[in-house]
Amino acid sequence: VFVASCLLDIYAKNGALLDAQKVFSKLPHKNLISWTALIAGYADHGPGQVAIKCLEDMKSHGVSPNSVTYICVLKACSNLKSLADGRNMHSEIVMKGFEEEAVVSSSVVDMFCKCGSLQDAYKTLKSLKVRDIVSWNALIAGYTEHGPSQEVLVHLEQMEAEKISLDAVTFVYAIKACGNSGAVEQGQGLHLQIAQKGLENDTFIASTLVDMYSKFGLIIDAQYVFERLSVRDVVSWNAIIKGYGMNHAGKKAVKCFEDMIREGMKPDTVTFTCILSACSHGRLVCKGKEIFKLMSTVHGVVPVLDHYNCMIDMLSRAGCINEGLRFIDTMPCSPS
RNA sequence: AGAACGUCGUACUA
Repeated sequence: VFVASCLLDIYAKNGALLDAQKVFSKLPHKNLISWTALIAGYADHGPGQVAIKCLEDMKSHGVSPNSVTYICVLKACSNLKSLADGRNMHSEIVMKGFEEEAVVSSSVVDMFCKCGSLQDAYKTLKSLKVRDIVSWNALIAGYTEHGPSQEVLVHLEQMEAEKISLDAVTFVYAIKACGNSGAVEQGQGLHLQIAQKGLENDTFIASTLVDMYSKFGLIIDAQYVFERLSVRDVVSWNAIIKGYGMNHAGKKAVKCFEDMIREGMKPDTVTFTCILSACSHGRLVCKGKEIFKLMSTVHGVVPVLDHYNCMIDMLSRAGCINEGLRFIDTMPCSPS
């Protein structure tokens, strides 16, 4: 039975839902753990409706869901963006008293944000007896993605008023919101706080700062953050390459790309959209064509629609209409 | 007893 449970979990985690379902149906005694593992599989890999259906089946088989089960079903509601299902789950959770648990309440807040209802998310958060940092971060994430960016800064103040110290996740969202809304002064203020807390070297924060400064047009500051970063991953490189491209520094973008390769960093599909777009905006047609060729041959990255669009854009900007048309003929997918 | 669980960064996500 343990072996079957583990197997079920492995299948569910990998999205092999048919296999998971098969193992599950052969279990002689389906308990809380096996039901939840199955639901987790459907929540992560879809279809989410099945996860919700499983919860009903589970209850009708006389097995009571616990907080973990509800967290998984909430994730399914998020993926479905189904506010109606989410609200139903929330009422059930409140009725059963699971909302007292921070892991559950933060998941509820996150679910409401992902279903597009910042109001429900905020109302839930405010009604909680204990608001932990994760619940706040989930709300701020929601406002960063869907809401007015000024609200993000208002919520930061509320957090500080509640004496919750901002963590790396909070800062990532806050500076992202500043970048999206052009809030230069607030962004600089947050950067100062980040430096004071010694979080400047956090890879996630640094990449977001690079992106924020690039969006402000302050490429010098973006470069400063990038250069001081001791451990750079592919996202930090992509962010600075994109930054140069956005700020009319195509040649620097190319140089940066070449540095990246020289340092042994493996470029990914995003790297190539950034660098090809930089070549396009900087009229670096030869370089762009060269990089496009190396992309699949040397770096093993399969070009997708975005890359082709960059190339067509680049060729047509340079006036090479015929070459652009010929290029379209070589595309495996249809152009947009 | 053990096995299931929450908020993050760079494209696209219209």
